[in-house]
Amino acid sequence: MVAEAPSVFEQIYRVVRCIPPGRVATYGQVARMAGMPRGARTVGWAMHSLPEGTDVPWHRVINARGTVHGPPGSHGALLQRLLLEEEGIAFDEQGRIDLERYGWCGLDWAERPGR
DNA sequence: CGTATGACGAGCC
DNA sequence: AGGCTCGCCATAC
Repeated sequence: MVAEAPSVFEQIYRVVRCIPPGRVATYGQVARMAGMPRGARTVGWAMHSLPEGTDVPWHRVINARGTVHGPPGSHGALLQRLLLEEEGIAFDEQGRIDLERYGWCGLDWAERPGR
């Protein structure tokens, strides 16, 4: 085919879409799977560029601290927390997620030849 | 082509 | 313990 758009955005979206429900991944983790071990910022930029009706579970993408972007009370932050709680993700008193528990287990997604 | 930005990460003070 | 700066990568202007 010809519609081959090697945009990192699409690559990132693809990875995010692979995040199973009830699981969360960090920007660095997604970036790493997308082929950019240091492109965490790029992932954030990709999420920022996401449209509203996107099929990308952006809410499952959080920072390495297990927190969401922006100050608590923001529309996006609140929505993200709501969506995650609905998937079974538990938030800490400080609004943090236990990456050790909910962190995405997608270990070999970056090296999986059949995926 | 060069500069500035951005929903990050890790290190340093 | 908390806050700030630098580094990295890609996009937008």
